[in-house]
Amino acid sequence: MKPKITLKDIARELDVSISTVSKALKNSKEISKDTKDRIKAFAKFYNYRPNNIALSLKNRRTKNIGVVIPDIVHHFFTTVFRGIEKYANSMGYNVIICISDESFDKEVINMEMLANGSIDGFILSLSAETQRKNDFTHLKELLDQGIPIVLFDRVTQDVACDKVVLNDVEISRESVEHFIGKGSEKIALITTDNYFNVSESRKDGYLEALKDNDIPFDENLILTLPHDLDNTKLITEFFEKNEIEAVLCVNEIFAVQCMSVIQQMGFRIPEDISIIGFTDGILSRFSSPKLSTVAQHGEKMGELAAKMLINRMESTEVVEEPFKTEIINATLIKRGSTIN
Amino acid sequence: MKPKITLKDIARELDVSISTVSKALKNSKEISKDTKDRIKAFAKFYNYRPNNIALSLKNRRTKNIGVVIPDIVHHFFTTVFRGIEKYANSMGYNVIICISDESFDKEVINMEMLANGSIDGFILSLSAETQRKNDFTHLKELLDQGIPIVLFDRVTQDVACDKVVLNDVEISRESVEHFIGKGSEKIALITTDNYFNVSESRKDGYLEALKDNDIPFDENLILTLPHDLDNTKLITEFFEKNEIEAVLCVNEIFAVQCMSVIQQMGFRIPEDISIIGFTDGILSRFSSPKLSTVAQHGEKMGELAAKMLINRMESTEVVEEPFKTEIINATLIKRGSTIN
DNA sequence: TATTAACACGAAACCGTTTTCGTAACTTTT
DNA sequence: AAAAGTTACGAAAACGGTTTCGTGTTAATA
Repeated sequence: MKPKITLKDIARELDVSISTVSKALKNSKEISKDTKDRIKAFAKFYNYRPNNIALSLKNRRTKNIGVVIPDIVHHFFTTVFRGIEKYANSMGYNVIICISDESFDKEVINMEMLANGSIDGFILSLSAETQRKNDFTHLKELLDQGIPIVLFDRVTQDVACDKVVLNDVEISRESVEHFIGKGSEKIALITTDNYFNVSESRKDGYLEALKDNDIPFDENLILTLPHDLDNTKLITEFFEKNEIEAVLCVNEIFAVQCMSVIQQMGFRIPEDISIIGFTDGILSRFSSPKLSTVAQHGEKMGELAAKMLINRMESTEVVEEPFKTEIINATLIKRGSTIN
Repeated sequence: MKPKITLKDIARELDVSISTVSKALKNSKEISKDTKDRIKAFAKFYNYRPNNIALSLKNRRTKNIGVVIPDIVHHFFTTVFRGIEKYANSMGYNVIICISDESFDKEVINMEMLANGSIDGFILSLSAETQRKNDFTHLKELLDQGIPIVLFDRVTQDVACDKVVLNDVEISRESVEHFIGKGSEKIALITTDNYFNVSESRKDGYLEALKDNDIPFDENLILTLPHDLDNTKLITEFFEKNEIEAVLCVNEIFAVQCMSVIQQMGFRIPEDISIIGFTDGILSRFSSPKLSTVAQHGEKMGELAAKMLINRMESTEVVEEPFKTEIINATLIKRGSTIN
């Protein structure tokens, strides 16, 4: 057991002052070569490393960034997080992660805990409950205290900060138009009411595409599902009641559930019904047929979010740069569940 | 913009000493009720919160724990992490996460970065490369410095510390015996050489089951696949060459790939071939038929790991408790891919 | 009334760094 | 030989807290 060694320890052992040790280790030219060599050798031998906490206190920056996401067992968030971690790490930052679990209170508590010095900035995606309540005072207060925040994916207009979002409207439109281009007119949308803004945008894109192509909108072709339950029954009913040629699902779980149901009902994919999902996760890649899907490029998104945050944190400009909203372009990956 | 307020600020404004403020806020009875009230009111008004970094420095504990895992986009690790986060948070700890990306160097560098004061203890699962190299000096050094470590899932005998593992051997045996109980004798194992100890254990269980039931071991019935590629060709060949009644796969990706291939070849699941996978993830739940699988109870594992770590960190015993290895009992979830 | 106890607070040390500034001891210049 | 300039180092403050100990004032006791 050899406990951590401090500057003070070195100073005592070598009979010099703490400042001398500090300077020597930073190669200051105030210190003679002899003394420097002695100190460096000693430090190396005892594997001296400066204490991060002391440095944080002194420098008033922790080199930690806080990431708050609604859920970790979720492909999209997971990939975003990986992007954040990679970039942050490459810039010498550590990442403290908190899961809000879609709960407003947890989001608030976690952020307040971290905000008292533990981190220099936040990257977050709003919890479902926060979006429902439309209460962003916790974010505003942190921004007020000078703590930078970058919002991604589930964002809000109500807080002024940097953001990274997906072009949800456009990619939905593009997806629906892909269906239309292949001759489909009865196009369904399977969505959720869980995280509002992104599903809303996706619906908007769906509607736009219909409108632009003079296809009348049929309310019955929209199915709203609760999240993460077994929706077999609802989906079956939906397809029994309606004659459908193509389906856009706002996530990959709905998409594979849907595929499985309609295959069970005797339809062929994509000959009878085409499907496109969101999130190019493991489900999409290993379903049969393979699911055509909207790749959200989560890793890129995370990387960009981290880059924006670190830029702002390290910026020395006197006048702060205006807040930016960056848009990540999703891409439609055409696989076996659509006619291509 | 209202910047964070410190004890010093309060002291100055209220014309008392810093120590008085500190004591007042901690409700010390050294301070008169009057003064306490004044100080508390002021502190509340300005939303005073003690600075975590300063506390960490003073108390020489950060209330942060470091989690190092090989991969985050992986259902099992993700659930373990969720368990860690939940328990840690409930105990007032934050979690700093580092992804080793299966690389030895990253594992070492990340841990050293964190070890200089940023965290009080580690929870980690060894990277593939670390296991391959069999080099654990970084862990031993940290333990030497008095930093507690809890290893989970991918562990090693070579370091003396707390561990949490799955009963891989037993659950594999149980799975294979389930096949045998349903009349299968030609039982295949699809495995990986990527993370040694767990796949080795799973193979051991497989072998034990065969032996106990007097089924001769046929080397050809073991297929070793590289990770995460499209293994369709290898799997197809494997099933063409061998007559197989049941397959145990060491992860769910292999299992669904396998299912898809053999369905393509015209076999019925589970009538012709039964399948069991490892990891009760999203793939298993949404495949058709639904995959019978070994649930690893990752969340429980994470929670237990966190509990062991925090226990040790907070223990005030003079003589340290001996290291423990806890075993999580996996359970076989029987779904549509097996005859039940 | 003198002594002691209780009360209410402040000074200072400490956690581990960095950094500014001061200075003793030489060396160089005039 | 006196003045000025270097060199090589140490003291101390600062980051933001906690905590021990000392002390002046008032209240209780002898």
